[in-house]
Amino acid sequence: MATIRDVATEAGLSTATVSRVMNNNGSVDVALVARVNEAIDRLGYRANPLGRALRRKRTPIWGFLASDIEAPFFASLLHGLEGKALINGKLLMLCNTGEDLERERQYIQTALDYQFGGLVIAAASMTATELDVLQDEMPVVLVDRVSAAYPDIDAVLVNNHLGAYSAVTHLLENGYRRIGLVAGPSDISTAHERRAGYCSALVDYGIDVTDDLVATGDFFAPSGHAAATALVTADQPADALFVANGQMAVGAYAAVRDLGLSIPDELGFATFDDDLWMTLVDPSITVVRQPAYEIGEAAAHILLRREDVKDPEPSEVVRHILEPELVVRASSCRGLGP
Amino acid sequence: MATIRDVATEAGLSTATVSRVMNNNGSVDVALVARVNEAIDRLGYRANPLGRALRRKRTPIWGFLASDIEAPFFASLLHGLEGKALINGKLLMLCNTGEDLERERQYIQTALDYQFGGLVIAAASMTATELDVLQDEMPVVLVDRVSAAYPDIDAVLVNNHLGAYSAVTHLLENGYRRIGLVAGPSDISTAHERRAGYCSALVDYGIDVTDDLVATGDFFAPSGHAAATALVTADQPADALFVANGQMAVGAYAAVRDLGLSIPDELGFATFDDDLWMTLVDPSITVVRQPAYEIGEAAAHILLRREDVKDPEPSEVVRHILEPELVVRASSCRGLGP
DNA sequence: CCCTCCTGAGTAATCGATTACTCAATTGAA
DNA sequence: TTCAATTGAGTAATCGATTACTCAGGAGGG
Repeated sequence: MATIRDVATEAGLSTATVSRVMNNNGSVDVALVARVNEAIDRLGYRANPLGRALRRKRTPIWGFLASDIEAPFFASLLHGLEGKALINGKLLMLCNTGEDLERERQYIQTALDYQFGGLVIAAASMTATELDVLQDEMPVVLVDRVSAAYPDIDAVLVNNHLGAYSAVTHLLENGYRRIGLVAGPSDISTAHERRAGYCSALVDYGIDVTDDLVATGDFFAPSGHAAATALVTADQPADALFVANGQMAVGAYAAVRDLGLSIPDELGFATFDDDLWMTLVDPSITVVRQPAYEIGEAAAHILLRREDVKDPEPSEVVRHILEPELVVRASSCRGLGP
Repeated sequence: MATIRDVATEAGLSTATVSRVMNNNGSVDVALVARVNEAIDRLGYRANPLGRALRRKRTPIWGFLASDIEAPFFASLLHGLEGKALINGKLLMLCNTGEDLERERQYIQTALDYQFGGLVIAAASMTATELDVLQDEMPVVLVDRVSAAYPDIDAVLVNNHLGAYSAVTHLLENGYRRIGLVAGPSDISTAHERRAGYCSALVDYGIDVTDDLVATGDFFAPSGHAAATALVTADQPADALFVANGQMAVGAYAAVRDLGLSIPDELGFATFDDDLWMTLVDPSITVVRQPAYEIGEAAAHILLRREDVKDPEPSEVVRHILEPELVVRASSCRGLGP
């Protein structure tokens, strides 16, 4: 591998000049720029990113910390992020935490060790102080989840309240009255907001919110199965289900099918998160679609901005909130089913 | 951030000694080992991986090059790989190529620039010489796909021939006779082998293979839709479909549903790759399940082994072949449907 | 014409670790 | 007791880039 020294020798110049040319830094005579570039081409030289990073105290790598990369939502978000990262010469380091706090801490330490150029976090179970320390070292963007504990960190979010509100309102308008909620862990902001949206919709429709129509899961499929089963087999069963995320919807849907209930006639069904299978099953499933890809892109955008401004005093905190979209399908429309 | 120099000062020793202690290298007096470790603890010192990598000419990062990280197969493979990587102190760099050759080359260049510790490739569209160059620099493992063009690179594969053979035989045993194949791109080894397995099964059953029962797609969903439509609307339509991968199965299944054909009575259906939705639809879908997670683990295992042996003469090439599993569900069993 | 300022380029320090080389002290053999 | 071998630790070179500092030479003002 050719080094910058080889290039300097080849061009008959010093390494300083070569470096200046490569980084478009300082002022170099046009003729010399050409000479350097020719030498670079001749040798097929590529700068060693490790040497560069050591000196600059910054790696052009972004970390993406997610709780479950196999979930379509995160996979899609990742996709959006990767596209923008690549265009801007960044690499993406995948950090799958599986909701494991220890692993999360480990990855954050890694981000610090390697002096990452930025970090996108979708698994914010850490404390405010930890995040503050982190943010002193590199740009950080929270996506999907956030907490009131750290209001001074950029975030890209979805209007979860509205999403849940519109889905539940839609169910109400289609005649369902005892709408059960398969909720997520209350300490995760998204779950909390979706629950709030569910409650608002009921209240606005003049219906009392009762605890026995809410069952809490953990955002993974098995818990969705258990929660749905509980809600539809209760003494006073739900006549519709709203599920707080796509993974739990898999379990919930299987539960309903196992119990032999027919959707949408006997039970209305809607969920957060769109996924391919939801159009393949019969009836197809009404969903609140999140713009996951766009969230990834927006996060990338923020990182790039933060990188540019070396502003010592932090500019205004960015809170980018995207709108979810209610996609009405057959599972929530009585009379449209088979 | 504390550096190794700070630790040396704190312990009243030289950086060389500190380094030796950290790497368990050379021989250091027990008392001094303790002193160094205490100093490290006191300062909360963590070695800078960039400095280390620069000197060692090796980064503890593995790259994972896949064509489509959103496909459940790769997501699961990634998961298995990540687990083993993390345990062994490696980081995983995600390289999503989307079957784009330019992007693939770009990522390989990156792996070389950063002097990755290993590379797992599931998108081998490159030439033999490119791979050979790459392999001189770091351990490389091919997963899922391989080509006769480079027989001297380690690989973890699935017995695609057997998988297809058993699925098609199963369809034959259930009375289907005109089995259509939704095939993948013939230049991808997996697609080729699955097609061969399909043919073998027919031949062994005494049935002629005819080209009009084979439609070729590109391993993505839309092409599955088109291919399936063609096969079941032909003059002499297929009475069963075997789909060569899970993504195309999504499209194929939707096509069949759109055409109003009933599975399994009017049409048998089976596919490579298992996925959640395949148990959620009615009837559930018969699949050839690949041990994706285990492939990831096996690939990690090979990288670790190659890293240990600094053997100049390459030890035997590893060809790890895992067995797929036929999971029989309702879509392929006439008379078991609703 | 001389002095100052500016431009363009080189020299060498630096980032943080590893390790070849060196050397003093200790061990063991003769 | 003496000399060679071994052990344990330090000094300094090195990995490959960036950049503070330095300096020569030319432009422009007085």
